[in-house]
Amino acid sequence: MYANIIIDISHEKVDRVFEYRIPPELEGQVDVGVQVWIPFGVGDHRRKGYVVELLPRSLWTQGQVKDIAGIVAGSVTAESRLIQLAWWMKERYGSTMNQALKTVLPVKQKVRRRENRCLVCRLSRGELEQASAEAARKGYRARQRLLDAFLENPRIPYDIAVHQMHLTGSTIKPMIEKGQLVLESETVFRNPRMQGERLGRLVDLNRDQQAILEDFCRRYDRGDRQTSLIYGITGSGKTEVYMEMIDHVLSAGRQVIVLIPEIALTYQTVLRFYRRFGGLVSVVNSRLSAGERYDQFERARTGEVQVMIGPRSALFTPFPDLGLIIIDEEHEGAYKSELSPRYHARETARKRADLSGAALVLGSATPSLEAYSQALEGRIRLYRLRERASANSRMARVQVTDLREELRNGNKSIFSRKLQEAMEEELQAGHQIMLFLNRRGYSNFVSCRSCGQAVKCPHCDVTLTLHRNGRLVCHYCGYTIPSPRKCPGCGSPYIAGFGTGTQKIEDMTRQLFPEARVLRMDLDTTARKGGHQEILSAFAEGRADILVGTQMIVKGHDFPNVTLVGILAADLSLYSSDFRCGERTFQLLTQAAGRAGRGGQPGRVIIQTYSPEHYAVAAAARQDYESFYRQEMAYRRLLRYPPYCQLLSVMASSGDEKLLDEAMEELRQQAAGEEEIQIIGPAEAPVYKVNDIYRKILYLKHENYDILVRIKDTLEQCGSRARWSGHVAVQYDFA
DNA sequence: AGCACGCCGACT
DNA sequence: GTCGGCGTGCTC
Repeated sequence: MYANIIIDISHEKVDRVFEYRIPPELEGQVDVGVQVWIPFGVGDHRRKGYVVELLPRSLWTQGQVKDIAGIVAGSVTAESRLIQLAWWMKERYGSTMNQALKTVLPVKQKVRRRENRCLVCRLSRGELEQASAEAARKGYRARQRLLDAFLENPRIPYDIAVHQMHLTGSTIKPMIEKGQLVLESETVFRNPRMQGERLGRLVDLNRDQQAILEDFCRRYDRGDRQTSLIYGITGSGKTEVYMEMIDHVLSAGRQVIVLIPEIALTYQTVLRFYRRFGGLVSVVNSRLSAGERYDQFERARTGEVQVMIGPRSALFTPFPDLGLIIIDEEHEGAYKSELSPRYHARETARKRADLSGAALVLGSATPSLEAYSQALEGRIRLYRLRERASANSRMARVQVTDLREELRNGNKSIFSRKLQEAMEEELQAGHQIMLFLNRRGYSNFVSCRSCGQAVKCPHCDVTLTLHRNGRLVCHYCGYTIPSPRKCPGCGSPYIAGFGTGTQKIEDMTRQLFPEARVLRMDLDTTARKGGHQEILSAFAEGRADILVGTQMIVKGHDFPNVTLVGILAADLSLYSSDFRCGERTFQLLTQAAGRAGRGGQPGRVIIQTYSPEHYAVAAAARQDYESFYRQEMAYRRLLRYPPYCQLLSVMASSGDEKLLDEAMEELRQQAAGEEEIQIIGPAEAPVYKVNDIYRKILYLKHENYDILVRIKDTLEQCGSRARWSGHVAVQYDFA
């Protein structure tokens, strides 16, 4: 037997594995994740390494491969478990081991940043000048560079010396030996940790919350590690339950990971955790640099931090004794990675929990069909929270208005009569309003009234969106031009914007209610760092009456003074080509509706739609998850979609349409050879051309996940041998 | 990271 | 010719 091993050196070379032979006396003891001693490099230096993969035969010619020297005693570290997890991800999602390792151990790449190493000059000014002159005379250019730099500043960070001044160890080391300089190093953490006292329980739990907590703790102490799902309506106080669960696990001496969708990771939420657990809590987000994130993970490894909160990548926090993983808003699409390995945090968390003997808790007001169906089957323990936690807050009243009828009655505005009236009333009463539209920009597209052509992006298969600054923007590739005055097709001057985006809503609102203070929140207004927080706190502090925005305004924010939520076009997400569009629409509408009436006053929600009869819209209006669940499951069963069937999407992309067609046909035929497989396509991707690259999709369905994985391997092999290999990129994604 | 190798200018 | 600094590439 042989093994692929990564070297545990503090350098960015983890992306390479080295093959070693497993000597007979170690056979059976070596497995993925085990830490071993290996001879490395010319001097056969003894180093620690992690076994990453077992191989039945050597991929190298005999004589090149060395033997593993031994097993590191007591070596079940956080890393070993993460490497085992990477192995599982590679198998489950079909990525390379390298990609999986980089996802799971991203920190290793920047390890050298851990130490702040500094070169300190030991020579006086006179000696320096003398040495520099001598180096110049002898033509020691590298040495001279360094000496001259010392004239300016006696301390030079090692990083700068190596990367900007292009010096290497072979210049620096002899100078240290001669006593001309010393290398100082100190370990520094970049962002100081939040200091704070850990407080006790902040609020008392109600009876339902208490019951869930007690059952969870009892099961936890028994060693029962079945997944739990907390299905609690918006505002029912799931977070309080999480905190007590965390407290229970912490007192058992184990650590906790809390996953939150990035968009919902607001200052409010984080502050609540800080108040409860003080400095034991750390937060990661995608804005942190790789080095900063490494620092956070290092604190977790040493036990300084015991609760990690963050988006899906926080799942790989190297806690030594992980006891609990919580996934809040479990249904969120953001838990699925878009990069290879295209893992789902829910499934990967279950595996990570299994490897560490930890519990997994999911929470949602609108559980994913995957989670809820498992709960009904009894494979997941189901907990319900049916009431809002604070006594004076009730669920909002939801009304649906039919935009087709409005049109028939001669109302061409974006606001239905009912919504307008409601807005007037609430503004009079001094309450706040949220208006939600899932499309940014001003107008959806600009088209010509003479020839009917819409202005399209020259690189992508989409129409350009008109923004208020008078420019047309492609939301796929960022291409932008000034809005033309004449139709590019026929030259007619009669061109105008159609459709509505958040910018236009903002303008229309201002026109209709000139005295109201309006704020807008979407990708364009929050691009700046901190823009997000600025807008939210302005609205929270009552410095605006109306907040207009895309879906980022509906996630997890608590504005007690909001009594009216207007959903301007519920249909926007309803008719996309994704089989989950019904589920997404229902979730979005429910979340948005949950924003109203969180304080004392009763809230109301007005949903505007062209399809009031659609079951996702109707169920959301009734706030009836169960009914939505039944109808959506029936639809999934009928069309053989997950969770009834497993789905593999194969997307090929190329700048050359002919080669793309050829590749797709070959892949389809290859897949068709398998028994009982259902193939859909090939069809053009929803947006066929992006950035001048054409994209086509093939869907493969099978009840058995393992068979799909096998087919994926076959297709991959077929792809690497094909004529179009290298010209057509193929991506595999398990839905 | 740490080491060897090969290139190139300086000095005997 | 030889010596030694310096940059590059490799480590199973």
